[in-house]
Amino acid sequence: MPELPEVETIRRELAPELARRRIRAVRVHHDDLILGPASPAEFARAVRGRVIGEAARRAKVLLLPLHDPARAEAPAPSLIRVQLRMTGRFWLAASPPDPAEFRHPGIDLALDDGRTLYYDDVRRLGGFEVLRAETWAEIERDLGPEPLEAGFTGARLAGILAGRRAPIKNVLLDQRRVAGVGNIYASEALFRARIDPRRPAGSLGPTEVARLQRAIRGVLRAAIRGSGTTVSSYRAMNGRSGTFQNELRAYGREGEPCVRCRTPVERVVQAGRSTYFCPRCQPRSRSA
DNA sequence: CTTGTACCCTGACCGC
DNA sequence: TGCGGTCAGGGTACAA
Repeated sequence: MPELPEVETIRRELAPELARRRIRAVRVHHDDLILGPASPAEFARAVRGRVIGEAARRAKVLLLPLHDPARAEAPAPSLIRVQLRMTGRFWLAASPPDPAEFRHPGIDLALDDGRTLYYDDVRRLGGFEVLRAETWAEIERDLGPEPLEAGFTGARLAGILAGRRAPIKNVLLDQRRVAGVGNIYASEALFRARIDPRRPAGSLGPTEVARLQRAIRGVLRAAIRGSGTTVSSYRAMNGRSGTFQNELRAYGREGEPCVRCRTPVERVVQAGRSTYFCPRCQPRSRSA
């Protein structure tokens, strides 16, 4: 899926368009896009007629609060949790997108302003789920801190990493530890912090943890500024590409010279995913 | 608790 | 042109 910056990009574009819009009709093209215990019919019933509130994001999840139109000011009793996973995309318009671009219709939410929010997902790993607000609150508690919020300090990260023997890259990918970092930005943050991704998380010294905390925030902020990274399927709203792929320093650059020292970038597999790093700038031993 | 593996699904790409 | 293998911004279920 898109990682934190990509989901945040989509949220920012979607929020002003969806706020106060009523959902008039729901069409589900593939039943497996409705996640969770509700059937597609139950999903449609729970969502139809509801008014969407301010779109939010937690980790890589997009949240659409649903108000009862009769008392729209009350806290939203339920919400739609959207997981884009690897290939989820949105299109918002009065008419369907070009089928040549948007080849895999998934879920359509027709709105009361005449437009429809189209969700497309090639691999159908993502989808929508309707949840009671309390149920989401329980799930949410198991997620790690938001790296761009004030609580994500060096000390907080140090506490998360302390005593962990798993490689630092794996820990960064674990949503229970830090929420929203995925495979691209884990590699990028470790490159910026000059830390070998294979190091045991608990072996990082205080200076390294401080560098990593700043690197994570820095790379996520820069990626949001660039509307995300489009390396293959990710698109922002209505098919737009991000630009941060032009600023990647490690991810996807196997064999290319390191931007700092010209040593060829290496690729290894960790937790079943590719990790890219510079063997010279990111030494195996602890650095100051 | 932790870690690793299989799996969900389709499409793009590479070597033969 | 076809075929098989590998890989892809993710997460979950299950086994050890």
